[in-house]
Amino acid sequence: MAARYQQIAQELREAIRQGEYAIGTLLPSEGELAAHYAVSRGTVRQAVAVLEQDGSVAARQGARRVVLGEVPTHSFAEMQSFSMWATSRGHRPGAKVLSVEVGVARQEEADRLRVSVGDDVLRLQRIRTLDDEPVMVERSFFPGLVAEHILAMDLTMGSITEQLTALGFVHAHGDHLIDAVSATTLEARLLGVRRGSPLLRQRWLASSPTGQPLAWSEDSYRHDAVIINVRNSMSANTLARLSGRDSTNGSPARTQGG
Amino acid sequence: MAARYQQIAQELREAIRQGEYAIGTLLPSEGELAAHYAVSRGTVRQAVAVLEQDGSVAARQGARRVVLGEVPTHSFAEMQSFSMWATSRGHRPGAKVLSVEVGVARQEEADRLRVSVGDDVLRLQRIRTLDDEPVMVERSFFPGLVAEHILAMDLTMGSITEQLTALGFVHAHGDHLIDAVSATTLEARLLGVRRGSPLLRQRWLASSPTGQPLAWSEDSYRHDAVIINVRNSMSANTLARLSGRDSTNGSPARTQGG
DNA sequence: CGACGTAACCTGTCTGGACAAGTGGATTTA
DNA sequence: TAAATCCACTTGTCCAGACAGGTTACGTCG
Repeated sequence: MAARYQQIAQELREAIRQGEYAIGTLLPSEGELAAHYAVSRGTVRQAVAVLEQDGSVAARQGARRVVLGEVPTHSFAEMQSFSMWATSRGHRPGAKVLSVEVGVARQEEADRLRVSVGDDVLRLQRIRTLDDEPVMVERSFFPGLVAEHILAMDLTMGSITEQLTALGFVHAHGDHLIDAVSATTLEARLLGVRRGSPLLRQRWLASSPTGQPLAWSEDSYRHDAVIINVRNSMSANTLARLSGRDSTNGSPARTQGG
Repeated sequence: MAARYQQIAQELREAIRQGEYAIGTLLPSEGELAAHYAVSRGTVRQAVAVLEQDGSVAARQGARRVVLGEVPTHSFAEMQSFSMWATSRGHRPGAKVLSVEVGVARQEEADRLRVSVGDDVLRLQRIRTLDDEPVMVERSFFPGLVAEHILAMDLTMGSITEQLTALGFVHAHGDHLIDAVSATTLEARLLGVRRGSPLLRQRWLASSPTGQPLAWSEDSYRHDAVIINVRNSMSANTLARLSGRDSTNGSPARTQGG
């Protein structure tokens, strides 16, 4: 069973979604909510902190919280997994494998996956489809730790992320680099767009709860296929703008070396 | 003076940055930190919660926190303001005004800025430069609330965001839509790239602490100028992938209407 | 040597209380 | 009328304690 504060957060979310607390209006005070749910003020604060982090309500010292609006509930898992996202949106995800190979880690791969140069690395290239239409070219890299498990999977369907989770390799953290690139001749052909057409590229590193890198992927989307949404605030900002010139190789923000 | 937990969070950040707590190693327990800083365990938890939210440390119940790495300290203000970002990165920001006009809000503008159709809206188009080199085309829209203040500013330098903040219009929340688009003939000429060249487009809505929209902007960057970085985790996810087809007009995620 | 179970340790959750600090409305004052 | 003051209310911060639940290391048993 979820914690009490999570239940309360969920109930408040529902209330906002159903217009019980209209946008722009004030939430009840912590004291009132505490009395209503029969919990202490601390528990109420934990609950509303969740909504604040989501960007669903705004808080100012001294004043009651303001309802900002309903926010798309997009779980972490849905963001990390193309398949889960597509399914939850009512689309039918698919994949076509272009190549799979196990090789020794080159410097760049070793840096990103935090393994040693020469260690085993699994490289996978796929086309991802939405309702049988190609929308993304995926180049993924996995450390030896999970390589054998992935080789045993059916890579044409289902989510690698989901299957890894079932095996105990939980994706807990993500670090994303987002930019725009031109479609190469190959990418253009695979996606059915013109060469040089803009692609939204999302390069991301997924890590386990202990920070162990589990996957590095370079996903290039047809520009008309996806839009990425990020919310931030003064009290919760995980969004940064990196200079393309300073780091043309686009090394992840997180420090990797020892 | 900042709160005690913020001081402690800052000290821990520094310690991680200086390698005192190496990446992959364990942070001291809450009890040890509480004793070291002579505060209660609750205060320590507030401090480390800041680092967890930043993605700098990972937490699991029962186990000590793991140091994930140093994270780029990019304040919310730096993300919202091109000028502040450029300056903090050691570049010289600039702007060239293409057009300024006050008009009546059209449906789309009214929706985004949450004003009524027909209300005053300020429209501003600028080229933004980095060390005198054009990197971004900016189309901004402001509600009447702040229009007169902006008209009184020197728009060729300095940050509108910063000047609005000085006037009491604090940017507290941001909602960003990120995608890739082709440079139009005009954009290509302004940015010195070929027509059809990929641009990284960031459309964002800035709101006050009470949720009042203060600005809507469509920023199109040369694809080699910037990379956007986002971190998320199971416990803190503000990142979502929207389908380009379902919402071709790219309406913001946050519910806007009443 | 490996599997299992236990115990110490650690984080997650919740309580109740206290005071600081900011907000907003009502009242008073110039 | 307009500005300053006051006051009730609300959120922010911090404390001390308690228990639940998960992890880790160690020692025992097969």
